[in-house]
Amino acid sequence: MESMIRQFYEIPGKILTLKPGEYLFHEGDHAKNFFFVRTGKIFITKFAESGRVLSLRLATKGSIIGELPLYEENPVYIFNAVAQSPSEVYAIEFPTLHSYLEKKPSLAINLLKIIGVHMRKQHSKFRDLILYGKKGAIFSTLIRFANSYGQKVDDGILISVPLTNQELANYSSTARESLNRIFSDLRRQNIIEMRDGLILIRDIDFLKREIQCENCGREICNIE
Amino acid sequence: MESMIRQFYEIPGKILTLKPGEYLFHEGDHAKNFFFVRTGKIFITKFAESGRVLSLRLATKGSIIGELPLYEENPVYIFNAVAQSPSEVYAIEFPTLHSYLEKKPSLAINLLKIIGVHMRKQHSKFRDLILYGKKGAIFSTLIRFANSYGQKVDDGILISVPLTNQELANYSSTARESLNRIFSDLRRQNIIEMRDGLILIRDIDFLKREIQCENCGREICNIE
DNA sequence: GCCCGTAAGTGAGTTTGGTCACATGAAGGC
DNA sequence: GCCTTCATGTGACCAAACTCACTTACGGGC
Repeated sequence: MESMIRQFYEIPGKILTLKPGEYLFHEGDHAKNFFFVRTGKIFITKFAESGRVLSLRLATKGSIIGELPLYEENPVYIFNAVAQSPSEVYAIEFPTLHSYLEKKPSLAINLLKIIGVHMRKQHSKFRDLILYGKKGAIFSTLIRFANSYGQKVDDGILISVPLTNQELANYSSTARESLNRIFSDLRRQNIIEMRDGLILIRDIDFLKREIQCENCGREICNIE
Repeated sequence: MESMIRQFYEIPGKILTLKPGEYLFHEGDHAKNFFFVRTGKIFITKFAESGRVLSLRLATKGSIIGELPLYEENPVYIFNAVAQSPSEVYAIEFPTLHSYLEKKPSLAINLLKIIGVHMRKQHSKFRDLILYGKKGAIFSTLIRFANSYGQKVDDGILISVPLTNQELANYSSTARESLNRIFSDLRRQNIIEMRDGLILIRDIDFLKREIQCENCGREICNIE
């Protein structure tokens, strides 16, 4: 994956820096650029009319962002991208990328590979959210965060990103209160525990069992 | 779109014919081929442990199938593909496709375009199913079928594919009975009507209004 | 230390949607 | 025609999840 991405940094582009809370783009904006995250973390979200927020990804080093409108006739972003922490992204303009893709077949093939992985991730998330109810959605979100941002400690896996219950609920398309109640249960059963404002997963296998985890691997089952 | 696909028929492959109900592949099968539908219609589905079925697409002429495992190290299909009507597909083996993609940059770019459209479709379906409840899921399914297989008649749009309530429920991740009740309502309100076993949509704008349709266009908002 | 704002926790009531059970209806085979 | 089969339609009940309202806990700023 690393080597595939390195190739893209040879394409001329700009480095943008973002402060926490700053938007890279909003849904509906005219889309000009394709981005690679260099450092930091970026939330990808979508708003519903009702005011609800659906969170889709937490992109980090090596993630691509804004690839969807690449070959659209009237390119528009369909998500929001907002920095969670101080971040740097590499922005390549679509026309520039187009011309490089035409010149270098290996670049186009790498992009195909990256987008393919990306699609499989979306499908697995889709499956978890649609097929196994709210518990499926919440447990799957926890497992994905553990795969992406989990640090092994002696009594479990510590998710190194500070997340509010509301944010986690947005990833699971659940009400905050529902998530909160499920968390209370998990704490009572000693499956999870809060430590310094972070989530410590003490028994990830319990979560996996409950949602018939297909064990699709860290490359797919993540939140990036 | 048409011209993009024509290029792929120059790649050596095999034509396969399928009878209604015959499987092109099952989820979990080792994946060898990438397919284009030449004629007929093919259901793309996924099974949940509980016995529930989630239907994702009804592919038709010009649709690609089985593109997800293209560059996987251990390629496996993650869906089922089963013929709804007598069908012909063009099968290209992954290694063959790989070598042609490497040789012809324009081919890789066309594939990128096709897959990009494909991803946007998935996202819009995701949105409809997650964000607007069961009514959102069902109305969106109707609109998509109308866009893909609808024929304008003087008093509405006739969906030319015979579909049982159970099949429609599978597309909407709903219980058959729930779909049935919502259909009864729609019939009472004169929004839809059954005609010769097919669905006639008399007021598609009602459906669009109810789910805050983004009017993303026929190219995206379809079921193919 | 004390506010104040934000997040977390929780109970009560309501809505939504799923399950079960069964009746009705339509189509094909013999 | 009549039987069988499969789809549709509908009521009753139950479970899941959302909403509303409120309390409690935590952390930073002054």
